[in-house]
Amino acid sequence: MPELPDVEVYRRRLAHAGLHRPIERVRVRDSTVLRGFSSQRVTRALRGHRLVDTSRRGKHLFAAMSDPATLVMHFGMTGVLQVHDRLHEPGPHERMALEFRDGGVLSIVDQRKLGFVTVVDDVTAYCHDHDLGPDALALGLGDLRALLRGYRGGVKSLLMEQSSIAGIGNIYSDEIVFQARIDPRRPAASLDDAAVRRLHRQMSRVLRLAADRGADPSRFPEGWLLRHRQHHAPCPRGNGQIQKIRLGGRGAYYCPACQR
DNA sequence: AGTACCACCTGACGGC
DNA sequence: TGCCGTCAGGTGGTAC
Repeated sequence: MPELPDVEVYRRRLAHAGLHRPIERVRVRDSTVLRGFSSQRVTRALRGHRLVDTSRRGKHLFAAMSDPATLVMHFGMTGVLQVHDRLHEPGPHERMALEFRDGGVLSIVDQRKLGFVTVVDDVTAYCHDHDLGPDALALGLGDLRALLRGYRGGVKSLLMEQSSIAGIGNIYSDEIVFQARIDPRRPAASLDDAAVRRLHRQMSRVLRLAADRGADPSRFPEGWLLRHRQHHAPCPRGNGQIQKIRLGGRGAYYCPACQR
């Protein structure tokens, strides 16, 4: 699940229900999510403090603490952030949880364990060290134009390049180029100005709309590719058949009739 | 610089 | 029913 819209949904959930609640206990149920950080260090940074502010950059979620530290969360392929008002029994894939003094629980569930949690002092330095580009929703038309011009690979590949644009993954890159009617393999530098504008408009529109609908595909418009992401499915625009191809080792879906 | 492949993990699915 | 290969919305390292 977790591309930009999903992580934005988690951020809003955290901002709405997880702030200013004193943390009484930290449950680390699978320390591999800490990627080498010790449970002691993370527990020390969190216990007795509160989360006071949220932010997001691409697929990374940050929660500033009431001391100088910041909690960093990444959700990999299957991570989910849940906030419960009352004590909640951990499910089988819960990796870590914060128990609030008021009895509520913030729980991180991640079946495949490709996500991680860490604590940092300096978010800006963290983003720099991890080569994280600007958030996709903060990218202006001129920024996107410059990135496209300077990139020698395909459009979809650039959209997924986290060091250039943070937040877009396999699913939403397919959706964005579908809505912009651009072939995913088309060389980025070959887009004319009209195509660059379509791509920029659809990038913002798709990501914002998806987040506003809770990143729940069943609530997405019928005309979205997301709802027809199957080899040989009819194109929701009625022009052709969806094709599945292999791009960078991953499945990419597109409509050869609409996307050029 | 861009791409291809592997690794990290778990689970679901189709074919035999 | 069981076994096997493949695939799944992420990222990092390596080797062209």
